[in-house]
Amino acid sequence: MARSTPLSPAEWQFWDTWMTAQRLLSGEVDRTLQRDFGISKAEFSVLVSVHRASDDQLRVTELADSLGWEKSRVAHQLTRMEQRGLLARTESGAAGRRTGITLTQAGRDVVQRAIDGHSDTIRRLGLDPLTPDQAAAIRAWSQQLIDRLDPPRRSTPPPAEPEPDRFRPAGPTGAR
Amino acid sequence: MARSTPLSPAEWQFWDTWMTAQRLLSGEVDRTLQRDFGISKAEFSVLVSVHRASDDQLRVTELADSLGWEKSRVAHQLTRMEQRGLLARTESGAAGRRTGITLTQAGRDVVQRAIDGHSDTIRRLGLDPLTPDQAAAIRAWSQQLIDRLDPPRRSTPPPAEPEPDRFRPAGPTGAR
DNA sequence: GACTCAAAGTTGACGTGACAACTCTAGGAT
DNA sequence: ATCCTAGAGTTGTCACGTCAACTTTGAGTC
Repeated sequence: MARSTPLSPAEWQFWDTWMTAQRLLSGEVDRTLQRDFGISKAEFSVLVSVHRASDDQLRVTELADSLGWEKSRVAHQLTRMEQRGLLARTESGAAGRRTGITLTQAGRDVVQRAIDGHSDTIRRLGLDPLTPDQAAAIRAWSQQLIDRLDPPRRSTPPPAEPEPDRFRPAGPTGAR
Repeated sequence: MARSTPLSPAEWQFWDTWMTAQRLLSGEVDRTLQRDFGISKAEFSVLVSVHRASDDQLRVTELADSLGWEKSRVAHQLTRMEQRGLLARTESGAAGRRTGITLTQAGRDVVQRAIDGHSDTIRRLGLDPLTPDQAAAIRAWSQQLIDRLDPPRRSTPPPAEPEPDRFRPAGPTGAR
């Protein structure tokens, strides 16, 4: 906390370009999701997580862990989504707690459609313009950041499939 | 809007890793700024922009443009920062409008200290672990995203200097 | 059985961000 | 001079996210 060397123009340029790109990409993805399916990215994330755990018994803490969110954030989000009719909290434990989370029919409908649309958006905006080399470099760096900033957590959570093969964009990559 | 091919595990893996890394890095940068200097990233951005335009006559629209924010977001932010004593809105036009923005002494103090600390944080967390290849990949991708998503705007806004040289990530790091 | 305690979940307060509606002013056009 | 329109700035409303305080439940422990 005492080095105090301001960023060089090249460094600043890099940081600013990257942050701007992030902001634009994230905003565009959000806007597309909202326009096409009427849901926010946060709502989409919750819907997908609950949709995957299809035994209708997802607990708040599990949801929070899988999303990397805090409990309270999940609780607030669930309250809003319950009011919007996308999901319901179902009592399941003996005496009342341990509230399970279930999608309503509306929630199921929208998540089904949104998964495909969102995939297209991600590919179109984020993935298509990448060369394999660029993808490999970015993936390596991302993994480094995750390892450094969040060592306890999972390194690479499988999406939906049982992880049939290691991703293979360019050359062998080290396992976790 | 009708291709509907869900992301392959490899694609999803890439996207999720990238987004998680972004989230963790952004959160860590925010937290450091808050802990060390008591300001949010949004407040820091505003302070830096006003600090740079040191002729004390920055207008809201100029600020919004340079930050890539909406007018209303700037207005809300200025209101909060004014209440916190970081800056003041000074009437400058003839009849009352055209409110200029000036840093208070407190604002000047904090931004001076925060710029150095924030630079160190960015370098430590984001820049240091980058290899030249990774930096090149990210820069290229970011630039492509900006060109695609926001063609009208500036491609590479100069930070403060009159752009002494083109940035040069691989090889010797230029500049002072 | 009564006490204690930690985990699960909720709630409230507050800062943040997006969007739309509003006011005020300046500059024309007639 | 009057209208009218575009731009600047503000405000309200709502969704989002964090922090801290709170309640309830399920186990231990004596």
